[in-house]
Amino acid sequence: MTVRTRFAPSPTGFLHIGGVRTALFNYLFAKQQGGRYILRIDDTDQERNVESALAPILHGFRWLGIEWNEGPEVGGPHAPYFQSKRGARYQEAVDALLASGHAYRDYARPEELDVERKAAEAEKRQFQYSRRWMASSAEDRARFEGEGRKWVVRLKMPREGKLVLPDLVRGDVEFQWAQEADHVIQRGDGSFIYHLANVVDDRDFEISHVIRAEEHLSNTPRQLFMVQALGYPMPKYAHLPVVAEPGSKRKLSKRKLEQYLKNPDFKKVHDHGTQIAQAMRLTTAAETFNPVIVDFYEQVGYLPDAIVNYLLLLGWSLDDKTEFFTRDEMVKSFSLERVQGAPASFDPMKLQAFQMRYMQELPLAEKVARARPFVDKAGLTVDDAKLARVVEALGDRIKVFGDILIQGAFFFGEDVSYDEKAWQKRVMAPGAVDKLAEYRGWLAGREAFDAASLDRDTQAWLAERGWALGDIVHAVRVAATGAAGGPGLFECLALIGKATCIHRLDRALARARG
RNA sequence: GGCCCCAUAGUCUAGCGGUUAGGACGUCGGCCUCUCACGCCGAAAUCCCGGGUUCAAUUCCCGGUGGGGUCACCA
Repeated sequence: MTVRTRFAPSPTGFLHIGGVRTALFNYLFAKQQGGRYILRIDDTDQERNVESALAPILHGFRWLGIEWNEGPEVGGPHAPYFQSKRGARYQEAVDALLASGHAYRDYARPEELDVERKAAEAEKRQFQYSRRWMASSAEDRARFEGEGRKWVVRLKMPREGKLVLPDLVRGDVEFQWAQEADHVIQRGDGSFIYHLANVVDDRDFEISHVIRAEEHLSNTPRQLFMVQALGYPMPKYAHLPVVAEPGSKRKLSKRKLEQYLKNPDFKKVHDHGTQIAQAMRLTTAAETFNPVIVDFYEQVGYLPDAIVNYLLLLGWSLDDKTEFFTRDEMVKSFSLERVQGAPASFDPMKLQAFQMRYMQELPLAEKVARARPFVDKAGLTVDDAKLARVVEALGDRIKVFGDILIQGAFFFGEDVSYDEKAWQKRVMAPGAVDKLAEYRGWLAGREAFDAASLDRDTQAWLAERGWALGDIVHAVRVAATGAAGGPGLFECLALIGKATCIHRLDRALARARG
């Protein structure tokens, strides 16, 4: 049997980080088994804009390197891969279910159902539809329609016995059929409900393994009921733990940014990204710019490999020590048996740690190339040679590519903005301004402005006066870069260049002296 | 609330009857250093509770408690 897995996003316009984890597991499992991974679009409920709402999702997956073998844009033997275009197949299934008595036309009005539901609630018993408006014959239909009623199609669920669902992650899970409601599968307007579409598609696409998040576990009985009623082969199921909020076990949602920002780690990552976005004058609407959405990481300059590696470890592990995996290693070592059952909290700091590690392994030339777009988007004009030197000087300070604009801000442009705390501590320190002025004078008088000679000659100059490097270095740094930290001072001065250095020192002196 | 799932430090996890309970992120302390970052060294911190089973339970069973998912003419 060929393994075929699928991920089925709804075109919402955003690629959710939890969705990526689920997609990744599907992708890895299929690849490992020599199978195929399919992307199917669950757009039964979308009227329009599917194209534009889908584009960011496809883009996100491509950016992450999670490519699908069949689906939108790549096609495949079972096209179309859009639920909205498969209505005829769903209708056939509904007709079959109706014909075999596994489904019925129901003419109940919503209010009437509500009355039953409330009554059950009042009596503290489980609601079970009376099937009072179930049409069992042509006569029933005529009568109900005569009353001006409209129908929906409901599943006629068993009301006794149990279902044992063999789950690859959780083992056998038992459900009582009587607990299951007569779910609607076709709406009054003729459109189809997801569960029906899902079952038909999984069969049509020959899906062998349904790997999805736990939130779908309780949907499985009604889906299996349809699978059996329609005589479809039963796929294997694996219900993954949900990806949870930072510091909690609740399902991660993209609608709760405000709340997540109360988490210090999440806020840190978000604010850092915002700073970068602002340097590029990007809009940072919560809808699109949010660490729960993959697009955030692309815009800020994370590495896809770091994100994928991090996500791999959300709910899965190989052993007690291996944390870093190449794509090939992931494919080779992934297994559903080692998937965790409990929710896994999304930890943005750990993601960042992976990011840093992957960044460290990147050759300089590639770092430079990938930092380029950020510099351009910020509207800075920097030639390749200087950019390369800046990236090299910044070293590990560039944790995400966008950091070139934060950590390296003072390498570009004429003026800098001062870190007020550092300014007070370093420039306004007693005696610092006079020494700064003297050093400025000496600096202005020299020709050579490379880091090595600046370093050597400054030491000599200091020695003449009986000063130590510590007497001037901090004030000079703040005056020339505006920042409290950064690469070696002489490296900074050399990169900034003599003219700009002098200009900045003059400006700082003027500011310090009021 | 019903049904279902789950339970090792703040977080991700290893463990599958006997371990000083291992690793990673984070935290704290130190070293390196012109600063910051990196790096290095070290430290604190975990088996939800109660019953069984067993010579022996973090590990197996049951119960409780806690957390989560789900209960739509959303997907």
